[in-house]
Amino acid sequence: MAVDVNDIHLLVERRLRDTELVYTKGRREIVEMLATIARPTTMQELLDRRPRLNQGSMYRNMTDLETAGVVQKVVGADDRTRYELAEHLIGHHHHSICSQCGTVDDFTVSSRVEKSLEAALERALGEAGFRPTAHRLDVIGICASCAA
Amino acid sequence: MAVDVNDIHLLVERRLRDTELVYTKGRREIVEMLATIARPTTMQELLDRRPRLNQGSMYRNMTDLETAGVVQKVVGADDRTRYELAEHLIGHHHHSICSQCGTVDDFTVSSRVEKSLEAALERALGEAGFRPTAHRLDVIGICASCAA
DNA sequence: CTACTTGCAAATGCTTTGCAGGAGA
DNA sequence: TCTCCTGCAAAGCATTTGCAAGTAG
Repeated sequence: MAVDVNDIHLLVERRLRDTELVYTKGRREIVEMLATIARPTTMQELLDRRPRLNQGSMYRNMTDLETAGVVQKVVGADDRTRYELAEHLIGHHHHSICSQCGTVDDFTVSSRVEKSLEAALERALGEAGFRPTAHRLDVIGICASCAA
Repeated sequence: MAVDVNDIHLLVERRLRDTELVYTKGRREIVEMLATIARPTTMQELLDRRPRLNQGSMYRNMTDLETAGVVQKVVGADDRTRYELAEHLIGHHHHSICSQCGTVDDFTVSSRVEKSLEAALERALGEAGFRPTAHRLDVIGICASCAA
C-alpha cells in the first residue's frame, strides 16, 4: 500500500513487467490520474480530463491494467462502472456511496473490525462449502456535500 | 420478511397500490420467478424461462418494480446485472459471489455481527459527515460446486 | 370509457474489436 | 527491426424508448 505516486509507479512497473506489458506514457497517465483523483472514477470523468489516449485505447488499457492487477472496477449505486487502483497499491478499504450524487469514496475500518468481520464471514459461509477469498463492504448513504 | 410466496404477493400488491402500479399477470410472474429462484438472477436467465412478457416489457417492469421497492439490482463479479426481491420481502442478507462461475447466493450473519458492523461503520464514516442508510456486504470466493 | 400496460422495433449508450499505422526496446 | 501499442471507426450488447394496440377496472 503505497502512499506516494512514485512508489505506485514503481510497483506498477514491476507488475507490468511480469505481465509482459509495456509501461507506456498512456498507461502511466492512467495510473497517475487514478492516484491523483484517489477515488473510484468513471470512464467519462477520465475522458473529460483529455487524456493522451483516446476512448478506445482507454478502455483497452483499463482492461489490460485490470488483468495485470493494477486497476479494479467498482460498481456504485448508479450503474456506472468506476475504476480505481488495486488494493495492493492503495491498501484494503471500503466504499461509501452517496445515493444522491453517486459519488464513491474510500474509507477504512480498524483492523480489529476487519478481523472479526472475516471471522464472521468464515463462520457464516463455511457450512455452505463456500471459500471466501475477499470481501466487499460498501455503505450507501448521503455524503456530506449532499446533506448540506 | 416473508417466507411464503403468497405473503410476498400480498406485500407486493400493497406496495404497488401505493405507487399506482397495477399488479398485472406479467408482474406477478416476475415476482413469482424471483421468489422461486431465491437467488439474484440475470435478465437472460429470466428470459430463458419464457415469461409471458417480452424482453422490452421485462426490462420496463423491472425498472418499475425497482422504483416501487419490490425488486433490487445486484451486481456480482462479472458485470452482469442481477435482480432479486427487495430486502423488506425476503429479509436483510448478504451475497456470496463465486469468482469462477459467477453465481450469486444469499447468506446472513448473526444480528450481533450485523449490529457491531453498523456501529463500526457509523464510527468510521461519522467524521467524514457521511450518513449511512444501508450497507452491502459481499463475499467473493469459490462456491461449493466449483471447488469440487 | 380512461388510464395503465404491452408488443414491436428502432434508438441509445457504453464497451469491445479489427485493422493499419506508429512507437518503444 | 520486431513487437507491442494506438487511432479510428465499425461492431456488439444490454438496456431504454416511442408509438400504436391491448387490457384492466
